[in-house]
Amino acid sequence: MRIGLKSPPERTGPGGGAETAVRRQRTARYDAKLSAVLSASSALFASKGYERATIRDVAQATGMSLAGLYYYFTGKEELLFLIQFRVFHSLCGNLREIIEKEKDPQACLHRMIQMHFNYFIRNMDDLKVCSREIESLEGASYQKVADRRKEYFDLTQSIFERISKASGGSSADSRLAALYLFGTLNWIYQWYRPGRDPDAAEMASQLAGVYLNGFPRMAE
Amino acid sequence: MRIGLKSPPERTGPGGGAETAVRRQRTARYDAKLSAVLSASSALFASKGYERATIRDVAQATGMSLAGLYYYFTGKEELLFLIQFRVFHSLCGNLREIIEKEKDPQACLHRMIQMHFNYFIRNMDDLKVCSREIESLEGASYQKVADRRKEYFDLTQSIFERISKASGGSSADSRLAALYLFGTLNWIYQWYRPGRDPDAAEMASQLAGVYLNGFPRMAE
DNA sequence: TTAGTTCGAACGGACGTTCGAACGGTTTTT
DNA sequence: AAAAACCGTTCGAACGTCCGTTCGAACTAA
Repeated sequence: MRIGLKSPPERTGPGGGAETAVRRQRTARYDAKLSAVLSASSALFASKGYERATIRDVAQATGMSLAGLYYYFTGKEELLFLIQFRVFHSLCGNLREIIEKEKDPQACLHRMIQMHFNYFIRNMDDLKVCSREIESLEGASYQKVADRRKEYFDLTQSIFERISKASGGSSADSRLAALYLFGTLNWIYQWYRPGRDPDAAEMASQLAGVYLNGFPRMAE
Repeated sequence: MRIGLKSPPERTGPGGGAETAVRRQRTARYDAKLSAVLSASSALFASKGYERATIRDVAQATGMSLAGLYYYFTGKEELLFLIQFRVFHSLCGNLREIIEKEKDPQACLHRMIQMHFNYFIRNMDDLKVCSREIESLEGASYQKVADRRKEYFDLTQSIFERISKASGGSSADSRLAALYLFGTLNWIYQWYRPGRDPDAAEMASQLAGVYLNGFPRMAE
């Protein structure tokens, strides 16, 4: 929305480090309230989009006053940054652990997909905000999230590379395959409805089936 | 952005029919200028997002005045509607023709994917706006686009159903497969860069390879 | 003249953010 | 024990800016 600063503040931005690190005390009270604010923001960004959702909406959703909110963050953009960064931080951690433990390449891909679906189902709002609002951040905060996203992507691509080597080193392009897979994963929020659609395990099996055997043998 | 109407207009909305149909004269001059406005809008929506892009941006890009623009559309939302509707109208037409002519199910999927990639490469801004701004329309205009989108989806799903039957009626879920494929197709705008990445034919072959044979045999 | 087209200027409202004051609990001083 | 000082927290009210849209007048080509 890019509007109205009473006087242009000389912030480094939400991802700039300094003021995000030096933040307020790490009391349990403070952390809990910030967490509640982020949770409400995530739900609002998911349902209305980042630009349409207003800080006034967040105030109403949390029961706090407009001005009172600013005690917990430096600006709207930081809310988006904190939501996105936390998601990719978790996803990278989970995926590293899977890659470390699962040595069979094909099973590894299956577990990666299943982990992602599980995380998605438990944090639908967060993942929707991560997929849909990729380009809503700018500058340093954008870069910090982009770096995490790249790490998640590289880890996934490495799985495809291992599959490729294990099955005789075909000419399959692991980068393209990973990009195709990410498209599918980042689009789920558009159509998935809990209850109507299969659960995480079933969805993961079907998708892994496509990538390992193709659609006609998807269910094998 | 949902703000500031001098006096709440009682429009039916961009997709409401009446005033979109009864529009101005169909002179070549008028059509050409509206087309130029839509083209500029599409580029702006693609690069800044629908909410962040302003009518003032469109005025600057087209060299027209702010007020002068409103001779060609009834409101910002109509710009988005016209862009999206036109895309899905074309895609549906193309896909119907392919399904009619190509009787081999697997080749049909390949041709569908190739058609989509070709259209994407020739209209990258439009397709980005269609993927990213799905939820930016409301009411009747949203519904009209959603109907077209559903038609495109149903046509695609029917291809998977034919593949499923042809290969012995496996238990593969054609709806899920189509949803997974759409995710990939709708995500390309996030990473595809002409010049760096393979051309449409190559991308289509690889993706069809995955869906027909799985990643390890992707390049066959 | 006439009808299609363009525009400068303004309206009314919504937005992100800030400011100074006040609150409430704890600690320090008297 | 009472008072004062302190500090993390909250808030009402406002600021300045930007937005989508409109109005009436002016232009232009036939």
